[in-house]
Amino acid sequence: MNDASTETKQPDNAHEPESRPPAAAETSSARPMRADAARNHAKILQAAEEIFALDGVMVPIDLVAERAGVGIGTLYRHFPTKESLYEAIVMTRLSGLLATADEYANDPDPGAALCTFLREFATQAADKQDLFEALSQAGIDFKSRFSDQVEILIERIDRLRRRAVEAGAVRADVETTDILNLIMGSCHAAGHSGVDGEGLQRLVGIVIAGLQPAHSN
Amino acid sequence: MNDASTETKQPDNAHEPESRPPAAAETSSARPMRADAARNHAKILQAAEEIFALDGVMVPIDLVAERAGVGIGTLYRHFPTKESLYEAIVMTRLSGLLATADEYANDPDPGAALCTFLREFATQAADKQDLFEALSQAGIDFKSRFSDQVEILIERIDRLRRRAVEAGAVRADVETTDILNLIMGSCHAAGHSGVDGEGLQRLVGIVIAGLQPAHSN
DNA sequence: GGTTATTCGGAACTAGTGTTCCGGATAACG
DNA sequence: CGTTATCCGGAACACTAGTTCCGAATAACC
Repeated sequence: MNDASTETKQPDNAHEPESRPPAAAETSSARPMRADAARNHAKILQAAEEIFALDGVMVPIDLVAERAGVGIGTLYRHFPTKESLYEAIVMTRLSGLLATADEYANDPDPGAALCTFLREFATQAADKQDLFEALSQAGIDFKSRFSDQVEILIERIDRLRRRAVEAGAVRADVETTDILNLIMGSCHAAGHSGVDGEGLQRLVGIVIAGLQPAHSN
Repeated sequence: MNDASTETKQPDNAHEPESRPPAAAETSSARPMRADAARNHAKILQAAEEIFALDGVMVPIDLVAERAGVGIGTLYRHFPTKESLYEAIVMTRLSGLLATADEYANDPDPGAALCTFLREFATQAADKQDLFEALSQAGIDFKSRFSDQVEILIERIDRLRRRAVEAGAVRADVETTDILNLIMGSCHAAGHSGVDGEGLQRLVGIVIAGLQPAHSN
């Protein structure tokens, strides 16, 4: 892996051939975008999020522009490639996941904390599953491009896991990536077989049960 | 379009827009295909199976033809659409899965039988996961098209599960589809995060642990 | 060996989608 | 209000992948 210990928050990326969207929507330090540009940036982002969650990620990018009420040219001005649009949304969602993880970081009951977190993680991940799929199957190579965010997230989850292990609530011989794979896999399977939220929670419940240490002592 | 005007060959199967491959590869009773046709049919099937397992299912169909050593026209003669090629392979693999299920149907130890079956199921499913995905995400609507085969398979697995439940080796409050979803989800996750066979078995192990009845809780 | 129906092969066609380009519109600024 | 840099919009382009078509090749049959 790569050591991202120094840079945690604002990834300055100006070394890639494909460039980032010009600036953040409104929070710009140097030269803000024009008012309509900022507005459209936000509209595109929201439309994409909605339409991806609704119709999947294979939708032609034209529909995103249409739903946002802008032209295709405008969309490409803000996100020079479809992939970059994915990236932006994934970043948003990863942040949401990270916030959830932090929420339970210091819970007095580590076992319940991990359990509750995983359930909420599944709920959130179920909606955006299609995004991850689209990325990885488009050859975007998820882990290398979002390695910073993902590693941070994994580290937070690992902390939840370790605390739960220390509390004796979780087996010590499972890795964090195992847990992630199981949860993500459940989300995927649920999404592809028409399972509702309740069914998904049942799956997660089984996984959680499998994480508990054997009671034989 | 696909009418029999230019081709008055097989008037028997004309009830579906998508038609079955003209006849089985070699097992024909009335009028077999020409020798080279049968040979190519088999070659295409094998090439597709290999290339799908190797490069995923998004590979252009031309590569399948190339690998099989036949022209594109030949491929389309045997499988009038890409979807029909998928179908043929999925059918093959479903049969394999079914055979595996039957293998453990009457095992003296129902708990171990289910456990072993699930592990083997995962091993087999991991390779063909991409096929199922391609089908469902291409809108092929897996369960309706292969409903017969799938239902039989589910029923066999359900039998394994029920025997295991009766033997007290598995919780009674999980459904067969839950188990399937968990196993398939594990395969998916494993395939997408570079997990090897050993890692997959670890995931399956956790799932199996989650299926066991709670000891005290 | 000659005839014929069947199959082969790949060039050409079609459709859909990501991306570029540039004239026209408009916000920002004096 | 006029000027200008910036942005908008969608038509046009390019590329990919699935499918069709028909002359060439060849297995099957006499």
